[in-house]
Amino acid sequence: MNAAEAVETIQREMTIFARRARASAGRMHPELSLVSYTLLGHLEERGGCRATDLAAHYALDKSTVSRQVAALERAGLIERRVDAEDHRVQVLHLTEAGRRILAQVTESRRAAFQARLADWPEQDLARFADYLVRYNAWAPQEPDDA
Amino acid sequence: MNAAEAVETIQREMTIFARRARASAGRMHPELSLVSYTLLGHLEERGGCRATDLAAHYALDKSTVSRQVAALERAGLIERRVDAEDHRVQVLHLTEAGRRILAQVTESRRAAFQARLADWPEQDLARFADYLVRYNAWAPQEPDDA
DNA sequence: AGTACAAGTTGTACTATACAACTTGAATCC
DNA sequence: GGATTCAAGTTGTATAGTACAACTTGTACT
Repeated sequence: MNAAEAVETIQREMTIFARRARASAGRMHPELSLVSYTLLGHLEERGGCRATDLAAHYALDKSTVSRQVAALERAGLIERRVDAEDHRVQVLHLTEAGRRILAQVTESRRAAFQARLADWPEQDLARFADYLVRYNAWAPQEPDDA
Repeated sequence: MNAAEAVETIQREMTIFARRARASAGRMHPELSLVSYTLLGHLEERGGCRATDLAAHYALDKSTVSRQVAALERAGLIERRVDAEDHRVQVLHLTEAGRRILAQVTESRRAAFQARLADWPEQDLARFADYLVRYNAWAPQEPDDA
């Protein structure tokens, strides 16, 4: 396989994956869409942040985030605390339920990936992980995947 | 990096990619969504096929395919020919315009991937391509990406 | 002929998304 | 210190992609 062929294969396979991923994620975890999952995960990592930060970080419109956040709050997975310094700002925090659901979906996703990759040699796993990191790290200023 | 860490990294990076891909594809190629592109590509490869085949192959509902096909026909990119043998069946074919647009988007996508992977050593490209194929080939009967 | 199945279409609904207009609060600038 | 400008969020509106269910039409099998 020469370089041009490899690039073509990467392109094709990434496209296949991209096309499938969201729908599949929804089917696997009806309780938490891929977006919600990502946002919750971010909140967990950071221990709370603003809606605007989420929008910026994930290249989403603030209205989109606003609605996602509203849904997550309605579901009782996060709560908003108005910032004492700046009353425009709402700092978002996971609730206990949010933390629980997040952990549960994380675990179920982990298990699915684990199963899928179970019989890969460790060296291949390490290389694949490394390639993906390198691939995604490209040009963060202009995301143009797929 | 041990196996568990590698699996976790793969999971995280695939998720990031999945979340970004569609929107980015849309922004890059407003004239052809990722789905349309995929369907057109399939038609090109096979030299025409039925809507049902597309649905089965891409795990889409037949109604979804029906509307996609309708849109592509409206845009003049494909045409339907009722099968002489079985009048229920419509065999879909690319039109000249469809072939042109497809080639154009393919080229622009190819260039984007090319640029992104330009400074990867050939061996890494080959391995990455191989890993992706292996990853996507898993359990075609139950797609559960991301 | 009659029943069962297959291909496609259409009605309906939902999710994710963006853009634009708006509200509310903070900060800056004469 | 009031007026202007900017930032955070919300809401209205629109679009794409998707699924499921109900339906139509055509084929095949008994």
